Parts: sequence; C-alpha cells; structure tokens
Amino acid sequence: MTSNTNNSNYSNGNTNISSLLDRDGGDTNSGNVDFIFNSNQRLSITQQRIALPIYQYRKHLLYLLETNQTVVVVGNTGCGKTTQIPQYLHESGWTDGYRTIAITQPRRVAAISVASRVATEMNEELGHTVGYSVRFDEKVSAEHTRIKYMTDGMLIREMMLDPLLSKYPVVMIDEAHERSLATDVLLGLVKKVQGRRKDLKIIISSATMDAELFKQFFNNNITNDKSKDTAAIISIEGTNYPVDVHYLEQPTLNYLDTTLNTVIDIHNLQPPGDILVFLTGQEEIDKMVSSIQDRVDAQQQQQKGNKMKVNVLPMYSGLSINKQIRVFEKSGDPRKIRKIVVATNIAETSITIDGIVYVVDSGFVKIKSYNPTSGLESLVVVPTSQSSADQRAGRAGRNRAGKCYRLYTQDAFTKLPVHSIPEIQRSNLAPIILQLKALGIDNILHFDFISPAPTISLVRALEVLYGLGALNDNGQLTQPTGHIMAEFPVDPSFSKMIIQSEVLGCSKEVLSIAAMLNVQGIFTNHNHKARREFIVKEGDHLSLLNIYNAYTSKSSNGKTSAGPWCHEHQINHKAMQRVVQVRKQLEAYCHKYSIKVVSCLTNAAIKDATIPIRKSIISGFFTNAAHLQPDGSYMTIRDKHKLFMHPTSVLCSLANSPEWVLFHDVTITTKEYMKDITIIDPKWLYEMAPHFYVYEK
DNA sequence: GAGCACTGC
Repeated sequence: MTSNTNNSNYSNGNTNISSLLDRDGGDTNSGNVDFIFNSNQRLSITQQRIALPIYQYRKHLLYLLETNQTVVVVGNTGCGKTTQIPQYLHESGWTDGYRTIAITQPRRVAAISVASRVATEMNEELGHTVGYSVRFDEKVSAEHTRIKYMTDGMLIREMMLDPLLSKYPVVMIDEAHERSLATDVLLGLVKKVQGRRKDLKIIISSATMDAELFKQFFNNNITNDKSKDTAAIISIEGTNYPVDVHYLEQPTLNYLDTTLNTVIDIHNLQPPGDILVFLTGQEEIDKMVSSIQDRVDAQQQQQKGNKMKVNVLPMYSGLSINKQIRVFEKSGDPRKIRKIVVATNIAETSITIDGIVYVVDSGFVKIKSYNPTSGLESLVVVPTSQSSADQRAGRAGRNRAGKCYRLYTQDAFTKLPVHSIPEIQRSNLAPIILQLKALGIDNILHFDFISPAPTISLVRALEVLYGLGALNDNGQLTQPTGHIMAEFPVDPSFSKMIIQSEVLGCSKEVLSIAAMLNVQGIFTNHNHKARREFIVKEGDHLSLLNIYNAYTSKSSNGKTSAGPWCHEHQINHKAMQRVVQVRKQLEAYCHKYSIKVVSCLTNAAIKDATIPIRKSIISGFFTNAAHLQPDGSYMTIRDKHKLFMHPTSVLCSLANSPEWVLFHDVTITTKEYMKDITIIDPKWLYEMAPHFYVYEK
C-alpha cells in the first residue's frame, strides 16, 4: 500500500461537508474549486487538472481505448480518474455527433457530487454538458448532455428502453471493485452488449487486486497471442503516502479489549494525528466510544498518560446527519486535541475522513448473508478480506505517512480470503432475475456473471417469481403482470402486492404500507414507541398505515406541524418525507400502468377494510407465513423454520398470541425474530397463493 | 423484551 511520497499537492486542512463524499479528483479536502497547494498559491482549474496524477497517462489511456474494446483503469482515490477520464474523452472527440459518455457510480451522492465538480471544472451549469441521473433526481439535457454521471441501477433501468445502449459510445463503470449487486449485473450486461456492438468501449475502474479478473472477463482473445487481446490494464500511480502496517504477535481472544488498549497506547505513545477505528456495528461502536472516553478521563485524573485531549466520535449510517457531520469537523489544534473516530465499514468505502494518521483494524465486518434454503437474509459478523484490510490501512495515508494496527497476526492475514464475497453470492436474487428477464435474458442459469451466482439462489429466485405470477410455466415473463412488476422500483413482492390491491379495492392503503416498509429508520427510539400509540389490533402493517395517515394529516395542505408531531411521537421526520416521496413514485407507476388507486376505507360495501389489505400483503409475501407452536414460538409453514415474534411488534402486546401470522422479514440476533407481523386467516393463503399452498383437511 | 453492515431502482 505504499506509493510515491514525492508529490507536493496535498491540500490544506479545511474540512467541510463535501468531505463526506469520497471522490477523487483532488477535492477530497475542500470540495471547492480552488484548493490550496502548500505554497498557498491558488491555481487555475487547468493547472489543477494538469497536476492530477492521471494527466500524465492521458495520451496512453486514449491510445489504449482506441486499440482495445475494454480498458481497466487501476488507480487510488485521488488520482483523478472519475473526474478526468470523461473530460479527456469529451475533449478528444468521443462525444461528437451528439453522443454521450455514461459513468456509473454505486451511490447517488457520488454521482451528483462528481457531476457537479466536473461541471464546475468545465465552467458550465450542471445539467448542460455535464449532467446526472439518479432516483428521484435528474439533471440532464437530452440535447446538450455529453457527460452523464448516474447510479449503476439507473443505467440498468435505461437498458429496458434501450438494450444496446445506443446513445453511448463509452460506458465507464466506476468503483467496480466494490462488486455491488448492480455493478455485477451491469458488467454482465455490457459485456453482452459488446458482443453485438463492437464499437462500444467499456472502461472499468478498479482497485489493484481485481484488475486482472476484470481484464480476463472482457478479453475476447481466445488465442495465446497477447497482441490480440481486446482488453488492457492501465495503472495510475496514486497520491497515497506509505502506511506502516503492524500485526499482533499473538492472536487476541477479545478484539474489543484489544481495540481499546491499542487506541489508548497510540494516544499515549504516538505523536499527534487522528485515529480511525474499524468495528462492526452500532452497539459495539457506541460502547467503544464511551470506553475510550472513560479511560482517557481516568488516566488524566490520575495525571498519567498523554495530556492531550481527545474527541471521540461514532460513525455509522444509522446516525443522524448532524452527528455524522461532526466526524468531518476539525476538533481544534491537532497538537492539543486528538480526534478518534470509531466507525463501521462506512469509512472504508463511502466516506473519507481527513487527517487520519492511525488506523486500528479489528479485522471484522458485518455483512448481509442469504440462506437460499430458508429464503432468509440476515446479518453476520465475519473476518474481512485482504483487499478490505488494505483499503482500511490506506485510510491512514491520505495526508501523510501513517500507521495501521491490525488486531490479528500476520499469519492470520495471509489466511484471509483475498477478496470479499461479492454481493451477488449472498443475496436474494428474485429482484435482479426479474430485471434480467425484462431485459430479454431468457437463460438466466447461463447468464455470464463475472462471479457465478449460486445455482440454488437462482433456482429459488425463479421459484418465487413463478409463485408471484411474474413468470409462466416456461419461465417467461408474464404479460402484463411480469412486465409491470419488473418496472416498479421495488422488490417483486411489493409490486405484486400493489397490483393485487387494485383487484381487492385497497391500492391507496397498500401503496402507503409499501412505502413505509421501503424506508429505513422511521422510529427514533429502540422500542418503536409510535407503533403502540397507533396500534391496530390486526398487526404491524396496519399500524404502519395508521402512522402514515396520521403523519400526512399533519403534513399535507401546507400544514407545518409535521416536524413537532414527529418529534413528539419519536418518529424520524426525514424518513417520513422519504416515505411520501417513495409513495408518490409508486403511485406514478400505478398511473403509468393504469392501476387504479382506490381506497377500501371509503367503500361502504367492504365491511372489514383490513381484510382486502391483508390479503394483498399475502399475495406478495405468502412465503412468510407462520403458525403458533405450543411453546409460544412460531414455525414457518413452508420449511418448518422456528421463529419468534420481535418485541417491537404491536402483536407482542396482545394478551393472546395469534395463531396464524404473516411476517415481512426476519432479523437474526440472539434468536431469529419475525418483524412487521400481521394476523391472517390461513384460508387466505390458499386463496391468494393456490400454487404455493395446498389445502389439507 | 430487544437493539439494524452498506447501498440502489
């Protein structure tokens, strides 16, 4: 992880919110166009661009793109690839004839911020020559936009309208080494397009370790003659400083104790410089933050250790924006106060914190895992991969030479997997299989994924899609149901439930429930207090609807009382605003496909309005039905999996446990818990999913 | 009576 140390373009210490965004292009520090060199000399935009490491490779890169179909660009954050390559292509004629370069990003903030940065560099308004396209937000001009930043999910969606990507002479897939689900799908898709469009150029931006994998995936040369390769790799030297990596001599039994001791040792023995600690989750991090603070306080009271003050801060995505921003603020004079940030993996990929000199790596990460047999997704703590560990270490070398303390032995490091398991190998594949079907990919089992999706996950996904009525007996997309389901920007279970709700006359209510379930972090306290204040005895889905309706009665028609109302009921206002936005988008899709938005509450013919709503939910989530057992637990009907009711469910407060329930999802902690649960009549299962449940007397 | 890594359409 060492690289050249003789570059001089380190920036000054200003930090602001734009540091939230982990971008290359030299702006990781100030986000302003004018960033300041150590000589305090302000440079013109042109001078800044020329100073970026990638500039020296400009000609070579353009040459490789002329002579290859695919170019893999390897370069650290900071080398300028994301902001500069599209401009080089634009300047050298690739966008002539009203053509556009597409650059995909795994995250929406990144797409927007890079587009904004590049527009500024080109002295243009955003949305003219340079634009972006992300969910809920788009700034592009059909006529003028030549460089378009977008999320990878958005480009997949565009392919439904234009399968050959005919607008684009070049597609650049950025941050491909992160191997997100959407990136992996996109890699397979663009390779397929390249087979039909020899003129389509692909640029993959990747970290060092994966470059060869990407090259081989796109290389069409079947001979041994390397001069006939159709893919090439170019390495850009980065701007990172060397990082000294330290390992434990003996493995630790308790990585949390070792983390605490290591942080205190660094603080007492090492020169000024901020510390970044990698742990696995919220609870762990909050505890560690107070332990570190307590230890430092204690030793200062005894007048021992380092007299420097500390500013210990947590960082994880569940934190409110205001608290997240504190991580990027200067703590004060770095000689007098040391900032210690305790973070999840969010600090490995999504954000860059300035001024970090020491990294403490626990060696663990919490990731999503999927069990195709039970169909359940859960979160598990696992050791990191080598590339992940190197990425973490690199966070210490952004401003000057740094140190990384790995809380495991060097031997253990060599035994770690080189790469993390790509998301596609640990996810429920039903949503992406449906999208691929809609893109005309018939033989899913033979789709060319860069890393193969597990066959059992594929089979399970096909089975669920068939059960939902999206695929017919021949595995083809049904008309119009399957096509409509693929278009909706939610998982197929949700789109099925929405389509069904029109038939049952309750689409207005079901849209609200779908939107509520699609937004995270609605409740601001642990026990979900508001659920009980808005309890509906049939269960959580209807209680969520009740909360949504109560919220909109406060927020609609220009009323301004929604904020205080949210605060009073311990509901996250930002999350509710997003619910409204998601619901609006879903309703727009309903109008597009002539799905009537009707209410069952105003329909006098419906005696119990909760019944059509609950039946609609079953039509999408019929796999998640469970039956009460004598010991108070539940057993899934499908594969006899033992589950418990989560204490935040409103059904927990009932005197008697309901016999039959439907749950939205499962979380595995001390036990396996069902979350968002609704009481059902088992007869409805046969009614709504006859192909899945057979009636037995 | 528990507590949720990170994203995206």
